[in-house]
Amino acid sequence: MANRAALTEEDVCTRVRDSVLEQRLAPGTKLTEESLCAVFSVGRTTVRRAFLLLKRDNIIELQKNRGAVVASPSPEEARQVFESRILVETGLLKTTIRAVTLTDIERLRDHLLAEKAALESADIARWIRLTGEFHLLLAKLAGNELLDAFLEQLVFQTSLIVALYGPGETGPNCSGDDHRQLVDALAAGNHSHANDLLVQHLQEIEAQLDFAPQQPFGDLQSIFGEAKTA
Amino acid sequence: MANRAALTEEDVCTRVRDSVLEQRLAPGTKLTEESLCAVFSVGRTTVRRAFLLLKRDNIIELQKNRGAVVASPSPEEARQVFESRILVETGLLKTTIRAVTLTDIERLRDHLLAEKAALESADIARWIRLTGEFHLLLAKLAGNELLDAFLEQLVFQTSLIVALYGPGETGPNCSGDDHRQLVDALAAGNHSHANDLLVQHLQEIEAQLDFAPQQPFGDLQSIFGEAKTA
DNA sequence: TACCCTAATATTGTTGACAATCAGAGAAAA
DNA sequence: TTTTCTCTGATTGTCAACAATATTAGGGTA
Repeated sequence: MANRAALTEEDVCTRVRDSVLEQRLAPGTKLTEESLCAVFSVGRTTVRRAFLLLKRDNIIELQKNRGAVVASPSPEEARQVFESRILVETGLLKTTIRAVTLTDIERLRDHLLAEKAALESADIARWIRLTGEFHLLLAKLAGNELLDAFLEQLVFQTSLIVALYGPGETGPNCSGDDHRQLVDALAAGNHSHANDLLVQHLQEIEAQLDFAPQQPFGDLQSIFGEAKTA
Repeated sequence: MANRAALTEEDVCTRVRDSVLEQRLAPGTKLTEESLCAVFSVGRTTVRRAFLLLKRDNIIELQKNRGAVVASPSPEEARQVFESRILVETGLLKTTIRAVTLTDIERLRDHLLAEKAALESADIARWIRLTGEFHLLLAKLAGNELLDAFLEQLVFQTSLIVALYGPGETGPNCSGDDHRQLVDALAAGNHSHANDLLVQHLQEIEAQLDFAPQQPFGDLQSIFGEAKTA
């Protein structure tokens, strides 16, 4: 109700990104300018600018004169995302393990509690987002904003990839106990163990992907359209 | 003359980025919409969109109602850029050394010749750009477009950093023989040596920076304005 | 002379209308 | 019945005028 102040393009970006992170926006979904204008009560200029930024982050695809759709990363792109994540996150971990403080550990543990609470209260959307944000929180401890921003991009793309190729309804973006173990290793100052856990954790997620049967969401309509002939 | 086709915002971005890479656009330079419209013969809409993208890449800074200036990275940002570059470039090297082909080596050697030629013909701007592009060419061999794009950003920022804090007129972005040695190590398949050379090369550039005496370029006018009192 | 306040100018930000392009419906022909 | 063509509606792209804001120049006062 107090939303008098007009939203900026950054705000629109954040809202769209959050929806992607919570997997409430499926890959292939068409985003018309008009609909977003209505949803966020902003002008077309703002939406248009947001589109440009979202495209830069590989969250949407813009086709000339045909508008915006939520991106559908290819298997090759998925491979690159995980390769990049392993490189960046392990690189940041090396710094973090040297500089981490007790306060940081506490914050991470608080986050773990929030994850658990969301899962137990069956707030799946929130849980999915929190598991993604765990990695960002961890990364922030290394104090490199450039790598943080890059990793943020990668986490959003991971969400799209899992939505496309991930396991079914149970769809755990990050399986239960991995994060806790990682924090424990970090608290113990055991770098090589923490590193192994992190790599293993990411590789596990990647290994669970199934590229074979899925179709890009965007083609669903056309698939159904021809399905009635069979 | 055949430039009838209107330039897109990507084109404008590229042109501005190239100018930064060649250090023909100093940090702190004011970029008015109107002037860029005139230079590139495009509408304000296009320039404005280009600004948004350039801001995302940390190449310019946008201040509300005050327009765009070429970014002046702080010493802390410089530190983060080099930290990121070492992480990303060594990570990519690990992949490259496994997959590199003779054709790739040849392309790298061709590039080295081009660098040398530019230096000998005293085409400094071209030489500066080529030394930057060497790192991008090397990165492309690893076949990860996401990391490529990120590194591209970092290379542009490096150019700004060297312009601000780098050594004087001689200002070599990448000193003479380092690139050739790196290619030799790569051709020999000697990973640890290539890795050492790469890290050493980047650290050398960083070590040559001098943060103390420089002032942000943008303040030059005000500095001169008060200089006459002395 | 130095400082501050006010007015004029220039630059950026926003909105709306108009032009260009695309998707889908419907009709005509094979 | 199926295919193709055209036309209509809807969506995106572009531009120009207008509003808001910042910078600069000038005049007045201490």
